[in-house]
Amino acid sequence: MLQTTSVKEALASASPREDFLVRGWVRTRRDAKTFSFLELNDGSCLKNLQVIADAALPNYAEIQRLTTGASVSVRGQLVPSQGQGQKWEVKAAAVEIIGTADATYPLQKKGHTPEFLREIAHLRPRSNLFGCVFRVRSRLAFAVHQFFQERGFAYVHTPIITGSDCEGAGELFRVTTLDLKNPPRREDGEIDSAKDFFARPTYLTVSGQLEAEAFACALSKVYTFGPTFRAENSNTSRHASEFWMIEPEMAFCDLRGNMGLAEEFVKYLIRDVRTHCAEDLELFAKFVDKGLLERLDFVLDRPFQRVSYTEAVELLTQSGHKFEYPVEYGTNLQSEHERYLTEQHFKCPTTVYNYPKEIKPFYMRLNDDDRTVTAMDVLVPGIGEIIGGSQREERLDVLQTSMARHHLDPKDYGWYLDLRRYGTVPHAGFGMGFERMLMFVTGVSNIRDVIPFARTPGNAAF
RNA sequence: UGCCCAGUAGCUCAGCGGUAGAGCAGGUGACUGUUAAUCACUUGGUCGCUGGUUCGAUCCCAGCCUGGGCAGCCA
Repeated sequence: MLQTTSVKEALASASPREDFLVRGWVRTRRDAKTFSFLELNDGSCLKNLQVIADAALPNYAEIQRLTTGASVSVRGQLVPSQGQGQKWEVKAAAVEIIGTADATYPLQKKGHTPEFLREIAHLRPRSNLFGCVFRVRSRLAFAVHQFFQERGFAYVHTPIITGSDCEGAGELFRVTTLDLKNPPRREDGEIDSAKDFFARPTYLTVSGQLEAEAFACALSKVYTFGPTFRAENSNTSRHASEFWMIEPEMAFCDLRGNMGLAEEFVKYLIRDVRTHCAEDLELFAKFVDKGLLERLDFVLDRPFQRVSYTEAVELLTQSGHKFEYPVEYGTNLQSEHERYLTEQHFKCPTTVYNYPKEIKPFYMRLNDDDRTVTAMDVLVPGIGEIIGGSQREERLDVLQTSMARHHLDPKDYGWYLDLRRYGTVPHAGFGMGFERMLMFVTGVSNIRDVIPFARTPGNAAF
């Protein structure tokens, strides 16, 4: 049987080809006097392959009824195109119609809004924009692994079902097999989780960090890359209930090393997509974000800005810029503050580090000033926080004090404390939102448009 | 969850206190190595839902639903 050639391979062909097979979906059809032009797309690349279907074909009447969305298999010759705009085209010897698409097919050859396409999530990857998004997503995921594998990091699969809530990381989805209508109850009337599947309350993970720490304190350099779940009622363009997160964790590493890795990582990903997804990025630059390529290149060209939280607060206070919310030491930076720093003041990715301990989670390492912890946030123009991380508290007594201050029961963190009891070591890591990185790299401004089937509050239809 | 904006044909949108229009898509025909082809004709709407005001509501008001933007939570 004749092997299928992808549209991508066909368009990149160095020479004409006899007896050649392509399969895909019709994007549009144009009739000429004695033949019909079919624009064939198979998702292997943005471009379509032009097929010449001659009127002499036995099923020409059916071919002339082909509409946008139909699937076909085309056998023929790959020949130089007589027309402008493409190097190669297919002179069809046979066009087999596999599946028709009637007039109700919602995708048209005109452009659609992303909002409309979200309502047909099962069909939107057939659009130019989403085809590009998901090819880039695939490449970006590959680049993530490549980056860490090249540097000797081990890929760790941390659990998706977890009994720990990684304090401070948000609301959790409960995982249970109990009968919701009639759950077993204890004598005090509370639901008896001891009778649940895992004999304890369990949740979908909000972070693999704590588990990654255990593996970093064994394999030295590790990373996770997997789905993450947050049950927050967040309705913004940059939050999803299910998203993918990358969490490197390094033993014998401090905050400085952590910031260095984060910066290197971001640049690596940009460079990789820039070279391997050039055609897709051009579509984004044309239709989504005119300044995309300049901005990506700008980021590659210079070091990230680094400012301590204290410096950032001073800088914002003295900026003379009117903010809706006041800038005050000891409170979290508001989105508008972060945006000012990265978009207006520095105009480049900015790493803010050493935050007051009061506003950060228990596991972050306390600085010698006793006021700040080694937190770091990487802010990026247009999106805001893309990475959040820290050096971890490796000193058992300091960690215990911190947990007490956060009203956490040490009994719930026994194994985590063990890591400090036995061969503790300075270590650090961060979490990168994969979709946020994808948004940055594509210019697509809504996280729902960079996830194949987005889960957000009130929405899991597909 | 809060604040703001929107909902009119399959899609994008215009319009108006007297029950609606364009472009594209679909259909028919013409033309053509075309490129989101072109030209002519044409089908298509309980104007988001429920109430209220009014002689009369798609238009004004209220509530609800859906979508979007921003904020909080964070990645």
